[in-house]
Amino acid sequence: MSFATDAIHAHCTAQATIATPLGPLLLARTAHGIAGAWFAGQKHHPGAIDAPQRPRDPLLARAARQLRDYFDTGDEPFDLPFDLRGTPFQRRVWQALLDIRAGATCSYADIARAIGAPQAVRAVGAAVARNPMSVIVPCHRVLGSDGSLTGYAGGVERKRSLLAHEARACVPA
Amino acid sequence: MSFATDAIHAHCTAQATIATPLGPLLLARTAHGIAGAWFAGQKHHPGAIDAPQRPRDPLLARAARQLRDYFDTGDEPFDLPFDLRGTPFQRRVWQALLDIRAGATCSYADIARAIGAPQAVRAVGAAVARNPMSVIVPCHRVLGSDGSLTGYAGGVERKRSLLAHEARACVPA
DNA sequence: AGGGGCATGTCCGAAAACGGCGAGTCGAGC
DNA sequence: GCTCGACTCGCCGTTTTCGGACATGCCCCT
Repeated sequence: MSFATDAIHAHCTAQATIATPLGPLLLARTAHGIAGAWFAGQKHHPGAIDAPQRPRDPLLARAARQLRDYFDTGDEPFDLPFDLRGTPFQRRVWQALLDIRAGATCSYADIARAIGAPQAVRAVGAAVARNPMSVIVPCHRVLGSDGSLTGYAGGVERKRSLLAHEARACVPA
Repeated sequence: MSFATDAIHAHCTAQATIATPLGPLLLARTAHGIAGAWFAGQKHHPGAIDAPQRPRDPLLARAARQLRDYFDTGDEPFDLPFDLRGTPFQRRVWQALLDIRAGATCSYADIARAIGAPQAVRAVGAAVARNPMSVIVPCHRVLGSDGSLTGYAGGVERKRSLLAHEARACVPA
């Protein structure tokens, strides 16, 4: 289990699994905000995942609602308090991911430039891979410079689905 | 900083420094019980230590009272909830230490036998050295097989003092 | 076009080093 | 003989260290 995942789990005050079109998603929160969202069976997973169930915790319920909206309409921006736990470098990367609008994509090099570490492209890849909040922190919008899907902790198939979903929703005209 | 000390500090809900005949002692507690007691300047120390002050927390105050009694009378057994954080092996060792009565001593090999790992003598030494609760968990009662003091995280001088104090108190007749 | 090298932060596994030991050996001194 | 020290070596959990491997992309060279 990774450092980040550990840190989250240690401070987690509530968690709940919800159902999505792409399979069960485990949500976790701390005292300060949403801290994690992992697909069942994805890489860097915090542990076992229960059967989907309506979250009892208010904040988790709110997140679940926004996720449902997202999977419905496709471009719903998330309005939630976050508690991103990781190294300073990782937080910079994850923060940068939040600036990619739905329907848009960018490259790992773009992110590296955005955080002022243009040479740390590869490190950015590693950090993106450890994104603790699938879907909500849109790491799926990061592609290789040549447009290839490269990878996704939840499986490339899910990445493709999310991008297709957003493309459909954001260019309806 | 060691693993155990880290784990304690992370879950610590209150702490307070008290004065003892052997110098300031930092007490720490978690939600489940007393978790640490370190002399100022000792090895494997969790961090900075404030000036002694009467503890506000009820449990810490209770511990402080029992410590005062101990330094007064010498053979006061401690009656407190503990929250010993460490590896399984370390906990076995520390638990075994609690069985040594005041005034008595034993060897590292004795402890090794007691926990059913007669060959892990040296590992026992390492575990004893990381005892998170000076005085309360009486690691000072463990000597070399030949009776030598060997070592003490708070300094051998303190070890000698504690043993002398207990010898005085327990064989008064 | 295609291949190799390099930059970069973090994690993970393996391996080595490190002790609050103790038993056994070997001489030196009495 | 016997004792006592100094030395060596095995013991084992924990900590530290180290070497790759990564969700990349650019440059340079054939």
